Amino acid sequence: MIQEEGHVKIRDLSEKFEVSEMTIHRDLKLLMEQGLVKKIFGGVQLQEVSNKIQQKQCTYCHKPISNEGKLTYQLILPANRIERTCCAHCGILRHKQLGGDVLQALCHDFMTNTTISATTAWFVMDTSLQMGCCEPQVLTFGNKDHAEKFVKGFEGTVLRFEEAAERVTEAMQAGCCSKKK
Amino acid sequence: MIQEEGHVKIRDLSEKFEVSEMTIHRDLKLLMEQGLVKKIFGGVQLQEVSNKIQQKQCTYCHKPISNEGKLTYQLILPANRIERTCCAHCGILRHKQLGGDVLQALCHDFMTNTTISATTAWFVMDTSLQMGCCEPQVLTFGNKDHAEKFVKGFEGTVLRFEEAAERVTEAMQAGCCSKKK
DNA sequence: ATCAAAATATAACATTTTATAACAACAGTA
DNA sequence: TACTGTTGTTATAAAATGTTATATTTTGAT
Repeated sequence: MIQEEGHVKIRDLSEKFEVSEMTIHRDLKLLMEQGLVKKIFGGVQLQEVSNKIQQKQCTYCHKPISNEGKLTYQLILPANRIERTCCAHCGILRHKQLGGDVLQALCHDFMTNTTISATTAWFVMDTSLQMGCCEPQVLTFGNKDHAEKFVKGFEGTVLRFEEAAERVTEAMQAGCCSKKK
Repeated sequence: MIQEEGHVKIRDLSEKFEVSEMTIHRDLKLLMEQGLVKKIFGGVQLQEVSNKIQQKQCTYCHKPISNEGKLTYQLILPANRIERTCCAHCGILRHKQLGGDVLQALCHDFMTNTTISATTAWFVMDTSLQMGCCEPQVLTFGNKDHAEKFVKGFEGTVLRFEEAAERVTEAMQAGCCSKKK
């Protein structure tokens, strides 16, 4: 309904689903927290991207994101939503969390700062160069050649998206009290 | 109404939306604060576009946009909104995302820096000349001839808007777990 | 140019609509 | 039975809208 009309009243939803308005409010709150819709006084509407807002915090670890943002990772989602993480580490984790909802993922070539697609990028882990963002650190490269030359000097392993994702997930689940399933 | 007429009376808006004039005044105040309209005694009119606004970040990938801006792509939207991306790569993606909302799209001829319409431009991809903005790189040309001569020297493929859009979208979705249908 | 009358705008307050919080009722489950 | 989670109900808070009184601007006559 929201997608079709762009804007719907709480009362209409309440009548449509034959539940109380309170229930609609509660359910919409969840959608809102996911960033799918926006509640305005008197109804709900589709969340739209503002073209100038800048998300200042990492969606995943909530660390402030630097302006420069060479390490950042961005997820383009349905309904014009965009999420931004501090680095590929958090980006990959969030990407996996969202799964099929991700329409596109952007990151930057570590050497040239060129914007590239994350799913086709090359990832370097376990390198000696520490950028000090998140652990385990993941660097992104637009082409394999650059990544390999980088590794020649700074050590590390060159991986594809899926491999890097697996490694990061694994590393994050190791240890003690990590993780409910 | 304001966009169509250029100037509208408070009373007309009040009757149109069946609310009191006071409410119209209050709502217009908000639009005025956003700089979209200008209230004059006896009505509202469209606010002249500020001629020097400048968006400093790419709407799509959020990379800073250089002043030079030869690669930039601009989308003219309803209500005098303008979006700006770092290069044709992000421009095309954003353009597709907004769909019918785009009134006009501007880019620049790669050789002469002339401003041209994106929908009638010629696009060159897969060329050997790397500008280092986004991948896959897309260069824009005002006429087919230039584009073809360019390709003769620097390799690549000459495409129309729709073809380029398709290619970019495809390239960005490639890879792993991309995409639900 | 000056002034009064008309039109329009603003401010303060009253009313209505909508949202939130706290609690009670209910169903399902171990 | 005790626990959990969902839904509905009520009271209260917040926001939006309408009403009235007052101020400001425009108009037009002198």
